[in-house]
Amino acid sequence: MDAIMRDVRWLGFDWGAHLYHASDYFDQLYEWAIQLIKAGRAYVDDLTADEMRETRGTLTQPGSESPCRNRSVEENLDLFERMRRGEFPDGTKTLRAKIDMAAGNVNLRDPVMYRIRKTGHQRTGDKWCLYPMYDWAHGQSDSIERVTHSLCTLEYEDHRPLYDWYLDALGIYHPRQIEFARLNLSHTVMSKRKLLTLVEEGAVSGWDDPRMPTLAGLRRRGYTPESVRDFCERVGIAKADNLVDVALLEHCLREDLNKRALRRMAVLRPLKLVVENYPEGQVEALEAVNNPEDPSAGTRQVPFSRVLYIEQDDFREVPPPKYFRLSPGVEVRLRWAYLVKCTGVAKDPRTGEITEVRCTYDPESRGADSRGRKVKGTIHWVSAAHAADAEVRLYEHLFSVPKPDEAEDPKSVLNPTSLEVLRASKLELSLKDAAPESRFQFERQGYFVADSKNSSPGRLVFNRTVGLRDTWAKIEKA
RNA sequence: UGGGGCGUGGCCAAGCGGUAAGGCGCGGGACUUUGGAUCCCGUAUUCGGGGGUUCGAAUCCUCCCGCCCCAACCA
Repeated sequence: MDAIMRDVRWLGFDWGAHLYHASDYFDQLYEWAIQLIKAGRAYVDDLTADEMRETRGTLTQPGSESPCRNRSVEENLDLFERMRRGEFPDGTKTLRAKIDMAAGNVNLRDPVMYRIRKTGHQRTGDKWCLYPMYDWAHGQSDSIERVTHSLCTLEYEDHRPLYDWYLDALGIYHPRQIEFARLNLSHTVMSKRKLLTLVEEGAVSGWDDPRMPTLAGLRRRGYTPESVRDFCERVGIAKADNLVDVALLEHCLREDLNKRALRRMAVLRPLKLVVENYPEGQVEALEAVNNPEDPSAGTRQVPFSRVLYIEQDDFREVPPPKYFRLSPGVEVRLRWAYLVKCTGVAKDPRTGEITEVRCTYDPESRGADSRGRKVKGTIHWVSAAHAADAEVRLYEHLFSVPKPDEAEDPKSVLNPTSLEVLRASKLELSLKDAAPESRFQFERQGYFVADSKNSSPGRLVFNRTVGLRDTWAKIEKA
């Protein structure tokens, strides 16, 4: 209950003084039950659960009436009172509405209103050993609360006739129940049962794992409540079964974060870059814009020096067609800094692995493109001597297919790369004291959030909320 | 003839008798010190299918097809 309230608040809603519990109405419900008994519209039944199932009939055959169905009002009143006093064991008696055992709608075949449960209740303690069924509590609670429209999902359409029947039989204020389709998201599962399985089998770390479609999961992943609300508004609400593409959720997220997230430079998979003609030991502070979408976000200083880290993906010894990043002989812009031209690489003599890239810079090219020289690419970097170390968790969709619900075995379509952990990332120094849950855009890569549970200024852990749109990835694939 | 509901482009979704909104996605272009953002342009002769009514139908009638939900002393 606390978790629900916390999540609802996070989403941006507040019920004010209107926090209601059906248990607040137990006394009223009990009195109404007596009213129905007196009206000959409810009776105490001795049938066991099994017997009740057997006499309910099937979807195509009517059920049969219980032998207890025609007890006198006096006997029913007496029995019901004794049920309340705890004279009978669990499961031995129920109170049923007398409706129609031959109804096409199974919910109307004398539904159970009360069953005996000698257990305590989180709010009413041990006051009751009789508890109302959902259908018997729902409409009446709405009525007490003077709800005008009671919204719920499609499964309850079959329950509406019962909802209406109780209200009419009691002759009380009659709210209107309206059903809508639930929202289904692609590349994940939404049912509580299936999510529980993921948690229990260890496919995820818990209900708040950043890959879970729960509010707690979305929050930990770095989603903003505003983007979730915007998403819901755009999806709309209707009665047709649906499967909304998770790409729409991600679009809403990017749109929101693009306006608000401060930009930072972070090298996820570091590759050393040595600027050969930059003076050894020299350090200069370069000005960088915090958010080009929001001038009021201001600027910051980032340290530049001779040895830097760049992204492994931003260098290719043999560049493929349309590759705009660094490669031997090619010049690129170091974001917020200088134009730099690759002069060669150093390799591990044994493995042949590239250990560092070398280049020269043009001292006149600082900041703006002063010489009018056009360069194809701009890459991000971090000064090696001024970097903050961090663990970065790269998340993707939990399932690799749009409809895991349709898979024979959901486990077989789990995305094996839904989480990749990078333990040696290098971040711009200004990220050193990032507070848990603070969000940033790591330029050219995506939006990231400092993990709420595992990150601290001393040991940074960032979760990738969502990547930036990646046109290059599409070109490279083609 | 158990009962209830739904079918509009790849995914959502307006429209409810006057001649198919919008968003996402996708394709193309402009611009760009994020291959980001932004900005243009394109993307259903047709509304599950057949008949019918009408000057005119996605919208009305009718038959058919398909999909979803219901037989807890769960919610």
